[in-house]
Amino acid sequence: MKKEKNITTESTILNAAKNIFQRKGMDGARMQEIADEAGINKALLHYYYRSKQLLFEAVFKNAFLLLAPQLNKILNSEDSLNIKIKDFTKNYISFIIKHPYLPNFIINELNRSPEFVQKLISEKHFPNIQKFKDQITENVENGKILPIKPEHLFINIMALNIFPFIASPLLKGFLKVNDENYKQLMEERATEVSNFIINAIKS
Amino acid sequence: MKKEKNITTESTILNAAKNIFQRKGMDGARMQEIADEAGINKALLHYYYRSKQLLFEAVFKNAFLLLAPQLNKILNSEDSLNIKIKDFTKNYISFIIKHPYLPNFIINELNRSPEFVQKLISEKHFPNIQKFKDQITENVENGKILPIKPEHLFINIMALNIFPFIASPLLKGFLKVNDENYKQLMEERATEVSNFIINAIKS
DNA sequence: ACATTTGTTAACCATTTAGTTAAACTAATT
DNA sequence: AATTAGTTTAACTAAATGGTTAACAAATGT
Repeated sequence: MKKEKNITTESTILNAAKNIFQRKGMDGARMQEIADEAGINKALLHYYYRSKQLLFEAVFKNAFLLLAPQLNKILNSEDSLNIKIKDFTKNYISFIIKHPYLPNFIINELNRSPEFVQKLISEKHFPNIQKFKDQITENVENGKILPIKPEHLFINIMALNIFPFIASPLLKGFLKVNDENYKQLMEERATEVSNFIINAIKS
Repeated sequence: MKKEKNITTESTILNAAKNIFQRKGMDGARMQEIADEAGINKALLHYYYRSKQLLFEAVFKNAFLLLAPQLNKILNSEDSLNIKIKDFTKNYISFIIKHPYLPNFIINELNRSPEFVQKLISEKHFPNIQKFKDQITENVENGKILPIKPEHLFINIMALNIFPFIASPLLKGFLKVNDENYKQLMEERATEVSNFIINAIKS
């Protein structure tokens, strides 16, 4: 048995599927296109992953599990709130620049089938934000930051970091900037966003 | 000719198409499903709109032109920056609560075909943010707000307002809240977000 | 009244698509 | 060399899908 070749083909397929699914979504992707991208026969996709749905789920979980530890690591660290916000912003933006299709893919497919979130929550790597929430509450009680519900601050951090990547075609249109200039704006945001947030909650 | 009936059928179709396209996207939508939703024969869709692509574009432009004036009205008003931020946040969030699928639909389809933005820009109702940018520059120069590039402030305002609606399934999962509680959070944000922004730029 | 234009439908068509099958191939095992 | 388990392919199938056609119905102009 060629165990090694087995793994290579399987991961070649997964990688090709990732490229196609993340660019075109579940509905827009074609099994034939994924096979072409992987340089193999369409029947092999089914041999390894049975159906489009299962292949899609493999890609989706893979993508999500790439993103989740990024969140977890920072949210559950022992650092101060300010450091966390700075670290998160810096790491997240440089992470997404490497995986530009990822946030839109995840958000979009979760909108298509919101019940899928339930499956994800039960995975052991699903981000837990309890510690982060406690930390915010504590900072508010000590008067270190202005009163704000932890939920809102969390949403704001996510929004400021993720949205510009999801909405890039729209924002490029509004701002009348080209790809090059937009990319530069995104790089500026690695520090810009954390300053903005820290200012907003500074008491 | 039954001009009235004509218009009714045409708009019935457009409305049905809106419902289906905004929930399922271009690729996920089926012409038969749209016909069923409109309560008419599938051939009628083609009679009025020729092809799926043209029907989709009609829906898309319609959706966009519903949203654009909201932006324009506020961005080009004579109010102070603070008032603008407050107005925009309040109006926008209540607008989106009425049209929950709209932002995700627009952003998603623009990601699917980013070149479509060019077509939109040439439409006369496309939002122009020049005046808003000038206003920010002026406020920075007068020392009324902290130094910030107009582009970043604009992106931040959009992000904080729009993102929570686009990413709601994901955020509900992270925050472990149900639909009811999430809706309440969104209502709080009508004031929460503008306070946050104003604090962030206050000098 | 009746001819013409406009609106609507059922049946149909060509193509695309996910999935299947059976046979060929490969490489390790006996 | 024969067997066997696993891998890969070409050809096929059934269902779905966007779009068309031809016939029928309703409104309108003359």
